[in-house]
Amino acid sequence: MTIADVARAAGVSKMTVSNVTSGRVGVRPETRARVLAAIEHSGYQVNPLARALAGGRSRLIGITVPSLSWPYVGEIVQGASQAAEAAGLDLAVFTWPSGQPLPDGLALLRHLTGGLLSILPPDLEDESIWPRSAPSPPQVSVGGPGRYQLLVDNYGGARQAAAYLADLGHTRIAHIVGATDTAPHDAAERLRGYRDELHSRGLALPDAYVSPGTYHERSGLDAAQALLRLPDPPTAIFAANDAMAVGAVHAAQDLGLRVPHDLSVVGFDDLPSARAVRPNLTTVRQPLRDLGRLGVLWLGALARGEQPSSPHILPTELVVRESSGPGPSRFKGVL
Amino acid sequence: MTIADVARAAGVSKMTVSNVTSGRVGVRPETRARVLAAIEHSGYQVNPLARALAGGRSRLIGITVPSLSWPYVGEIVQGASQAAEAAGLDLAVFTWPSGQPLPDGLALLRHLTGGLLSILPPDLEDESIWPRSAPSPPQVSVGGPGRYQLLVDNYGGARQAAAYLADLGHTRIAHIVGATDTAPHDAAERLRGYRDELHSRGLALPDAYVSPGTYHERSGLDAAQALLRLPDPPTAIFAANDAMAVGAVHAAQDLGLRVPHDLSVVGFDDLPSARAVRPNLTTVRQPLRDLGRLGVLWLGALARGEQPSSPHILPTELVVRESSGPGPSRFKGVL
DNA sequence: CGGGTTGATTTTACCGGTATAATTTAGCGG
DNA sequence: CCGCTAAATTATACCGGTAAAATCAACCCG
Repeated sequence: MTIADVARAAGVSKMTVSNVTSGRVGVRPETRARVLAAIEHSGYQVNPLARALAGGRSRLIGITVPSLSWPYVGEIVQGASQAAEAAGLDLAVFTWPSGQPLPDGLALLRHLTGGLLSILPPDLEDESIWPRSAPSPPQVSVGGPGRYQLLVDNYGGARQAAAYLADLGHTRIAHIVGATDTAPHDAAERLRGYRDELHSRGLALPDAYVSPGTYHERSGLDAAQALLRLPDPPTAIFAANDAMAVGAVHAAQDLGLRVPHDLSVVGFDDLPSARAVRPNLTTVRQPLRDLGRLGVLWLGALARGEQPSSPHILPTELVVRESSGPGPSRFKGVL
Repeated sequence: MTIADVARAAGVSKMTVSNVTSGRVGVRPETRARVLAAIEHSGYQVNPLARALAGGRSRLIGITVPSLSWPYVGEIVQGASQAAEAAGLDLAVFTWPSGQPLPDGLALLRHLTGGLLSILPPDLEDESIWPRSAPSPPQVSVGGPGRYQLLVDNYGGARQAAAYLADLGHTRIAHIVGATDTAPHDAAERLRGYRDELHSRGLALPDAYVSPGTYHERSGLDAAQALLRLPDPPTAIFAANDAMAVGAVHAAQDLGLRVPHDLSVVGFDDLPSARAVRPNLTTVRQPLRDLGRLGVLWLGALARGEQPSSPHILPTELVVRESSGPGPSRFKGVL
């Protein structure tokens, strides 16, 4: 079933059929009806491959993600998905594990000229990964390097968290750092924000209060356990993501501490699970769905020849729930 | 940069370049080297679109999923992803919300003849959704209808769970049913397994013990709350998935009950989060990654002309952790 | 009633590859 | 050194569409 078959059946030229299927104007209603009937009757469907090859464009956009079992990523994709649907675009998701070479599937995307949205890309600039002089569809990078980048205010968010805990009266605030391999930028910025905020308030910051993690729940548990066994343990822990914050809560509970009474815990992300956990997690909300949504919008703008101002940094928002409370010093003052 | 440019630069015909890039034999090493040099020098990359259009095949396979923020789905995709990589295939993920019409992106896939793996497809057979007489790439369905289906033994898994709880001495075992819209088959089968097992043991099964849910944590919480407030509350709850089981645990804790001492809870899925929750969840493990892996393997087999025996039903496995314990009747017997 | 428009439709060429058949080249025995 | 065969290479056609230019028809007006 090709366009030629339909044309023959309808008694018109291929081009007229093409004009009908592409919704172009300048086809007599009567002719259009005949073509439509022939299409209906034959069950014909345009071949998007041929269309993209000949037409030089396509309604398919690609999105690359480091992993799909990371809920964080799912949220972004969900946002992108909705925006794509609203814009009448199709979204194909490709996993591109960080550090890996470019999968061949991406070669397809590069020729499918709808555009490419990369979540935490290994490195969009690195020529050893992404061959140079390749035809480049519009590309937008989320949380990584690139010509057009969409970022979250990790630094500001971390300061918000630290400031919030300090305002509650906590003076011994520890931090569990995120993974420095998969998303080096984010982890480093959150650490910097935390450091700067404590510093600006003249709070002590022993080296032992900065504990490395991997973004996984287990690493948060281990790190918190070590922190809480310190001779001078923290009364609040700011974890670089929600999963590690949950781990920290569990570590505290294992040691017989109550959250938030004995230990305040603040996370980062505000994934849906932050609300499905006991106690509900106080956390720094990242606008993940907006990230995906904006990415698709930018792709659309780029296709129209517009140039979004890059980088664009989205603000975070502190969401106070049940895992955080007044610090011990504040209590003492009240009593 | 097209194949013609490379051919000109290397002083050979397009066809020779094609033979080199496709790894076909019958090219003199010396010629091959010259072509390779020209490719290297120009940064040429084959256009997979043109190749698929002309050659009638492709190494790209598609996978459709109802949603990407469902962790359940992420696991399957992860499995498929690994298998695809191992097989040298590229995997593109398309979201196809249940009940929705077929996204255009799938039209692309249908012409990119690598094959299609559908997770919980709305209905692969329904012609109003998936137009008939379309060129059909090999299609495998996971957990849904279709010519080649890969299923999990939901019925058996539910019986395992119910049997386990009964063996522990529980006699009042309730069930929180899964969503009947998104994955009607799974929810119904789990309910049936639960029913049959209790029945075969002559255990009472009041209507009130079967409570509807939506697979979300919140619905599990609500359902469990209602169950526990019954005049004759259950001592064990089998939830149709892990999220609702977590909700049930929370409901119990809210009412001052201890899990597993006062209430045993068993889930279904064994997602990574089942281990990151307190108490660790006893649950029926679904081989989700295997499902994805097998799906890709089947696609490969179909491409080679082999015919996997369908449907194939994968067994489940009961994973006992901390959320379940002996029933009260057993205790009484011992005392 | 002929020339100028406008609108609908078709013709021709091409997108960037591959299949197949035809052609050239190389190798070999006699 | 010739004829024959196998290997390497190339010419041609085609995959299924679209772009742009060309054609055709109908209409308007002086």
